[in-house]
Order: sequence, then structure tokens, then C-alpha cells
Amino acid sequence: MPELPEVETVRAGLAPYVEGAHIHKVTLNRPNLRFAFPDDFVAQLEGQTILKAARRAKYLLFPLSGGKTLLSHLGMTGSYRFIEFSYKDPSRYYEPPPGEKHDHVIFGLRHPSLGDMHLVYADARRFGFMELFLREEDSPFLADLGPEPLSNAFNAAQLGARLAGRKSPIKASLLDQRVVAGIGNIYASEALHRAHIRPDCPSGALEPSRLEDLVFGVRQVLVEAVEAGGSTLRDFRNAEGGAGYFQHRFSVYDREGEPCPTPLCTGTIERIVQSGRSSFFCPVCQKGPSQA
DNA sequence: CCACTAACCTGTAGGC
DNA sequence: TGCCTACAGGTTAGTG
Repeated sequence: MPELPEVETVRAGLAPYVEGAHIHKVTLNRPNLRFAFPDDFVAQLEGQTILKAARRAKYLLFPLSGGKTLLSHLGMTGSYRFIEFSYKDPSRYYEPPPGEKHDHVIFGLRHPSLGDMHLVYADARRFGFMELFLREEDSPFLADLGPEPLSNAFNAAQLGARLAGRKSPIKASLLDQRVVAGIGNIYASEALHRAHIRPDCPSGALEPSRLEDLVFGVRQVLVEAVEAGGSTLRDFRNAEGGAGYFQHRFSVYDREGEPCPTPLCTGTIERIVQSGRSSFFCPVCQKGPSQA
């Protein structure tokens, strides 16, 4: 499901409800997601107040009043949704009905002005995970991340230095979170199309002007996707249950056989498999390494 | 360090 | 309807 724009959409949807909310009760309906929940996970959360809803790369970060931060990754199918609830009737504490077998974590929250609510984390494939850390440098998940693509730290010079000598395809490098953080399979293909670079072009073969194009393409597609509330392919929902709509603006992703949308381009979108994942591109307007 | 594969897990779409 | 296969927004562990 979630690349940077989708995670940012979730963050923005959660923020007004969870910032300042007191964590009254936490229920785990299984001992693990992708990884086991940390020891004392529930005990460390109950009684805390959520100070903020933040994001780094594809991670949601919730700094807590006690000094620790809750980190949540949505994997492929993780989602958050709210369920209305009042603690005045404790018997109504939310428990997943038989059909809802993927409601793995229930947060009972009390917001000072919005009242009581339940925040439910569901994740069919359980590729998501959560952890608690005291300082960012203590989290193995945050340790090796590359720059945020919408920050000034992501630029052609930095990217060129990082890719120098690499012969793996540029598509794989964009998916490498150590090179740049937050891009996934959809936006890698979309950014490369905007930059007119073939996904199988060797990473180290891109000269500075083409790196500039790529940085611009990455930034542009991510900004537009965030503004559109992300992309909903099958099941992505924001925290309010709504779908994103950037999928209607894909240029190449999942458009094999369709005409290239680049003005005046006569190409047809192709699909190839790179490191086990689909890439989509136009063989006419996207170019490989330049022949100098 | 780099590059590649398999693995984790469930749901769904498409072919027959 | 059912069975089977392929594939899905991500990341890590293991191999060479």
C-alpha cells in the first residue's frame, strides 16, 4: 500500500485526533506483526499522551509524553481507522467481530476536546511492524535511511555521489531506502518517466543533468501525490476511510499497452520485471545511458 | 561494499 | 462454482 505520499496522507489524517490524546488502553490481538511486539509494549503505551504524529520515510512516528517514540510501519496492507466509542460503557470496548480477523492492535484514546475513540490498526499481510525507541539513533529502522526526498538534503550532487560506480539499475536504486527514503514501486516508475530515464539504466551512468531531471521528477511526483491524498490501488484508505486519487494520474504504472502520455510521444507503455518487481516505462521517450 | 534471491503472509484477479 | 497460478503499495536475511 504505502509509499511516502500514502504514509503522509495517513499521518495528516491521524494528527488532529491523536495529537494530545491520552492512551487509555491498548489491546494486542496477536503477539506479532512482521516482528514480535516489544516486551512490555502495552505497558509502555498505556498512560502516555501522544504529543505529535510525524513521519520519516515510510515510518509513522508518535513521540510520547514519557520520552519514548512509537514507530509504526504499514508494510503493504497496514491501515489505521477510528471507531467511535465511549468509556462510559466499558462493555462496549471494541473487539473485532468475527469477520474482522486483521484488527491486530486497538488503541483506546481519550482526547481532551474530541472525547473517547478507538484507533484500530489492521494489516492483512502483517508486513507492518511497530517498535518503541528513546532516541532516533537507537532505532535500527531509522539508522541507515537516506535523505527525505522533499528536503534539500536530496539533490543531484548527493545522489550522484551515492550512485557513483553502481551498476545496478536506477529503478532498484530508487527503491533502496539508503539512497533516498520513501519511494516505492509506484513512484519509482512514475519519477523515471517524468525524468525520461529508462528504469534499467545503470545507476552510475547518469550524468549530472540527468540526475537533476531525476531529482526534479521525484520531487514533482511526490508533491502531486501528497496533494492528491496518495494512490488507492486496491485497499489504501486514509485515516478517515477515504481513498486517494493519484492513481488516476499515473503516467505509466499499471498501464502496460497504453499510449505514452508524454506530449508528441508515439510510444506504448511496457512492463518489465526488475528484482522481482514490475517496472513500467515508455521505450521511446525514456532513455538509457547516453552514448557520448 | 555490491548485487541478487528467497522469504515473510494473505487476498484477489484471471485462466481454465 | 472451483481450482490453480500469478501477482500485489515493503523490507529483511541470506547467499555469492
